[in-house]
Amino acid sequence: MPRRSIIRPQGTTDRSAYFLVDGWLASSMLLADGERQILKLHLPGDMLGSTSMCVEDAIDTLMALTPVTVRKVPLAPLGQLIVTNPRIAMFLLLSAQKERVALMDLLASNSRTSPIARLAFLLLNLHQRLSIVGQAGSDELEIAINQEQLGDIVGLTPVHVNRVLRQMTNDGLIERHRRQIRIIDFERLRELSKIPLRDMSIASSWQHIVA
Amino acid sequence: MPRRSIIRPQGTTDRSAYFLVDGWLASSMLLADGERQILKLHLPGDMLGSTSMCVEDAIDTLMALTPVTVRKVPLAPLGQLIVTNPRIAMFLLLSAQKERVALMDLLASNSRTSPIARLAFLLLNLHQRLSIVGQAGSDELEIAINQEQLGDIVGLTPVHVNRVLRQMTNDGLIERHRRQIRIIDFERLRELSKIPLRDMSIASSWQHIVA
DNA sequence: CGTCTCGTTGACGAGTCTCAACGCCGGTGG
DNA sequence: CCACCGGCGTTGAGACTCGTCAACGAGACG
Repeated sequence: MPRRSIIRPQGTTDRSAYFLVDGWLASSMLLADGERQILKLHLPGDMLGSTSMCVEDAIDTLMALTPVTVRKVPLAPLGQLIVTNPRIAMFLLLSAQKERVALMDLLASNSRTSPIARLAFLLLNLHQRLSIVGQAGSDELEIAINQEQLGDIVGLTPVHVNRVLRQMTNDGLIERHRRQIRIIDFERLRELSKIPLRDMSIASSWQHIVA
Repeated sequence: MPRRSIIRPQGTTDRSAYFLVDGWLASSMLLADGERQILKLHLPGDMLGSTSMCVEDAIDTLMALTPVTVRKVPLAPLGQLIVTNPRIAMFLLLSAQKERVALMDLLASNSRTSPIARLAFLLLNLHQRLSIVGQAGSDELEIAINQEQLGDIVGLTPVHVNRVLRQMTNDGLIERHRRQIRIIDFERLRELSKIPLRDMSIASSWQHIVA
């Protein structure tokens, strides 16, 4: 599906889950006053939209940020799988818990830290996740979204995102060339970010179940 | 356990879950610079701490806001239950998804709305949840926490929480008497809050499985 | 070459934080 | 029974951050 296409708008009764094969995709929420909050940036390999299985209408809007390929996982068969296959049930439960942790980190970052700390956290976090799927160099990453969308993640206006990014380049933390970002000073970025990077691989206690 | 006692600090290897029988309890995160974010206010009947099952060390701190009674659910037996009992697996998965939705709402509220909108959302949300457990009147609720802790939820300083609450009383939205709050104008509060209240009962599609 | 998206910059003002002080109230110890 | 004390709510003054508004430039694309 092309860039900017809506895979599923919020409020519909389609509560299927989706598997993101390739491309970037945002899960976002449109507020009553027209503000938008991006809840999660999804990268290839992510499972999407499963939150809405607990309510009657879909909670979040799924929008393609780049051209994407997704695979739909309808609700009913998913339910069957969970009930009949304990491994899959455990895997889904662990995935949901990981997403909760990611949301908790973003909530804390956006609610209690300065703009520069929020962007530092976002950059480090994205670099870590992109590395895992082999889409980032050791110190480089390509951000597939514009500064307005960055603002929709960290809770800032696009103008201010721009100012903070500029400050980060001026301070020698990063280099930018269009949407290509090179991280110069990991050390100082980690100090700026008030949230630790976490190891989200499957905890060893559960290896024997889902393996 | 008495007020202010730490049921479980973040960073420890105790990743048990807990069941809150009575009292109020906060799940919070301490940031690198000493700031605190309350991730969730837990009321009687809530399941706590299960997020940390997906990592090696506990992510959040569980602290009693009032005297509480909790029941510990050790990790290993919980894992056994999930694998052997599909109903429980599905129930836990749905619970985790509900918590994700709650986090998404709070994230959007804190990141993209004004202080008064955040507090309006918090009050309506708390009133809804307290009503469910029979601890709120039709238009009254008792907040068991102080204004500093309110600030730790909505991402404001205690001073500013106070000013906004004062404004809400002056505007005839609420009445306050110590920590007792009477909601005068639900209609306007709902307009102020940019996040809808959600029906979090078990979606009908799953009734036949977990019932 | 024209248009559109997006990044960039400046000026200005509202909103929020910080710092500080004070008062109320309930609990505690003399 | 009373004086003190600590926690908490309240208020004011001032600084500074961040949002708003506006304009311009660079690059992509048809």
